[in-house]
Amino acid sequence: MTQTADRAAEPSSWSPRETELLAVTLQLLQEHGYDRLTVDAVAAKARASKATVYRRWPSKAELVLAAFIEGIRQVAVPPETGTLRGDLLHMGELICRQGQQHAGTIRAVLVEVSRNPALNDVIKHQFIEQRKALVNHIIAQAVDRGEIDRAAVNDELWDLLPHYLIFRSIFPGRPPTRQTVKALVDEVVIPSLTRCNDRKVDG
Amino acid sequence: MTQTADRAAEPSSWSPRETELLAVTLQLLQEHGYDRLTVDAVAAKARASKATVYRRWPSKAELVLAAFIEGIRQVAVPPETGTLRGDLLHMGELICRQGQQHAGTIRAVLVEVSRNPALNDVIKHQFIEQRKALVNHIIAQAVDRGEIDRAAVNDELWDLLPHYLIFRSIFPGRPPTRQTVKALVDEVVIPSLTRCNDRKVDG
Amino acid sequence: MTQTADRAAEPSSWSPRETELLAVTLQLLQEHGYDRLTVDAVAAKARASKATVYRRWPSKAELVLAAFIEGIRQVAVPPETGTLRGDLLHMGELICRQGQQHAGTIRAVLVEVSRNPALNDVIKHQFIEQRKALVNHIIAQAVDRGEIDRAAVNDELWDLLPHYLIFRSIFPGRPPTRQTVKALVDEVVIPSLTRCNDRKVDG
Amino acid sequence: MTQTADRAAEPSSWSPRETELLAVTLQLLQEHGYDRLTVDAVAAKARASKATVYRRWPSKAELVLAAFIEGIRQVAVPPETGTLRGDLLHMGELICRQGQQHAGTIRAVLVEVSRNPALNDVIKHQFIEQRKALVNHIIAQAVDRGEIDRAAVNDELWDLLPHYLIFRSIFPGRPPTRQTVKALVDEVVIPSLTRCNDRKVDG
DNA sequence: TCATAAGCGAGACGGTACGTCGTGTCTTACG
DNA sequence: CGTAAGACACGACGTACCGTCTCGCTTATGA
Repeated sequence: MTQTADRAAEPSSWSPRETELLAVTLQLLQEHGYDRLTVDAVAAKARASKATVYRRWPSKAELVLAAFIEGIRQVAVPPETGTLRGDLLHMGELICRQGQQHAGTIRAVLVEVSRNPALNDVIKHQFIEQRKALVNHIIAQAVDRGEIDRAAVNDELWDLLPHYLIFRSIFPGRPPTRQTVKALVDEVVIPSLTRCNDRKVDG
Repeated sequence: MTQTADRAAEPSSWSPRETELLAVTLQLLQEHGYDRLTVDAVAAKARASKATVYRRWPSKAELVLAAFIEGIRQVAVPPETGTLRGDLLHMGELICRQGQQHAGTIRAVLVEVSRNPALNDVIKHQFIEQRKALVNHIIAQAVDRGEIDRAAVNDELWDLLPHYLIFRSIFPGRPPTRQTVKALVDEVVIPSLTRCNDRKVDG
Repeated sequence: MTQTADRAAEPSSWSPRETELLAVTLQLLQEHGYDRLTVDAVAAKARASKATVYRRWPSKAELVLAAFIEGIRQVAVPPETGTLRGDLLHMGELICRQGQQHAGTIRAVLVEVSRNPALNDVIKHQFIEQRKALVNHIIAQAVDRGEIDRAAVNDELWDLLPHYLIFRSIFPGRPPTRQTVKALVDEVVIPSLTRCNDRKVDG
Repeated sequence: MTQTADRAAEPSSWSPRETELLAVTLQLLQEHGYDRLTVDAVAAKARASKATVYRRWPSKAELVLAAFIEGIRQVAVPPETGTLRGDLLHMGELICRQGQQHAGTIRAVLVEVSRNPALNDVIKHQFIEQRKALVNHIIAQAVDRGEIDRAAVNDELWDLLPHYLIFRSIFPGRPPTRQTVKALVDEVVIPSLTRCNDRKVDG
């Protein structure tokens, strides 16, 4: 099962040609950044026509978004290290690596999302839901193992680990390191999940 | 009381005309987002000439950044509620409100940062350092009051509360609420700062 | 009676399907002009495929030219009014009527000719030679009747009547009328053919 | 007076920059023909921006039209040879030379006019009225000299000489020569203007 | 009081990318 | 096999915006 899970779950809805275009887009995106990337360059490098690009993605922004989502599809790999701490560290470090790589793209996608609300759903589904499933999987296994109590899990904050790290990745100046992940896991997330004094929220 | 945190509204170095231009910029930025904002539109709305804009800010990016910084200058007022929990909640809720308002702007600035590395320093100073001083102020007071142990404070993660909330604000779909802040403070931040089992980072 | 002038409607070498395509082309040509006419539109309106069009005519230009020629094929019917003046008036008025109708098409074909020199021959044969035969027929009959002297006929200017009228038709602002034709015949062409003072060209 | 008349009457309403753009357009037009001409090429050759071109002429077609009109503005030179025949020959030969040069352009303009009726007025004024003034000038001088009788002049056909020659120029296969002009002047126009048998048009 | 300069509104300009559209070629699938 | 449907490469079109520039007009000071 680990083997099959190592590959992205869904087989991506793109045709080979489209996948190629997205790959070229992603590469140029990482090389030059969002607005130094030109659709002409994508088309030229893929020996495609601009019309071919625009037939599928109605704007540069949506092309980039699709390329980005395609580029991070392999996130959804359950770590399966055997311990809660191991799984969390694994996930955190993966996010750090990806964050380094995709920071510019995420920034570009973010600004685009605020303009094209129709992309919210795509982001939500492709980005958030997928990660949530992953987190839930990790938590559920830890509960099964008896490492934590299900009651300690707060559904509101499930994304604290990944999204704080992503924020650090996309915000300039303080990219997250392995130390960051360890501190986050050991001093924040695990204490929160196994806390002794359970001060309850009362409103 | 620290040096920086108390100057809530230092009198901005801009002339009245410049302030007006920044205000117009900020408004258009929030209405249309970064790349739908045009310098021509700013100049027109302010009945100014593009030359007047470019005389002060050498590019659209720096104009927008200046407008953004001007727009969030009054953030740094310390809460002073008398308890650690109160201060944290206050700060968190303030960030939520501001986040709602400035989400688009932050996104715009963020995308710009990835292509104008010179802005990193500005962001760092104006955005991060200011907030760090605020957090330090809150923590120091809590330590002074004996609420927490100085040793429990991890310098790596001081920004967990504000920046996680900001991420939630700028990412589509799950804006933070008062409940989010309460859960974060009561179930994560305070447990972390007062944790009983201090599993230390080892490598 | 000459060889070419009497075959008013030789049975076109096109298949029914091709004829339909040409008819659609001609209609769209008159409606929208040459470059607003698209091959896609022709194919769509005829419920044909673009490949079907291009299989027969290797370019839009040749398609349009074929359509035009098909559209004016029935021009060459000799008047036979019994007098030179009657024949000329008849021909002139026919040209006026046709000119009104085909002005746009002629313009379209004209612009194409300048870039596809291979069409020169087609134009020459289909358009000029046919009309020349007609004029020659009229002149020959007038000579036979003794109305004019063969010596007064200048082979250089045989097309003065039709082509001046056509120019007036395709040039905006002054379409030729029956008055135009009468003036042309009575005050120019016939005086020229029956002139008393024969100032000869001297070099 | 001859000296000043040798230059185009009106000083052209274009700015130097615009004149340069039109000159470049005209040159490329004659080199490559209408649709091999690209606006990008015009802009590049003139070291101008496409925006600069499109600011003044809303389409390629209108640019070409303006260039063409600018290119034939020097037509309006009264010949002043001293005799009617000399003036007519001079005008005819000038038209032949210009026709050779501008045939492609005239064709392009023609097809455009049929599509953009707003250009009719421009054509009418710049092209027809100007030439009509010239013809009238020649005729008036001939009347003054007593060469012809004013009554023999038909206002309907004043453009016979120039426009028949232009038609020959733009129609493929039979470009007008000096012989054409001589025949036209000596055997048609002058006989018509000095005809002895004045068969009147009666309807 | 006038002139000489500095600042500004207005907007043309070169450059560059965008997104659209049309031509002519090609492939796929249907009849 | 011919054809309808339509994807595709190529390339021009016309638009939009950035950042630079020039032109006049105002205003503020110095002779």
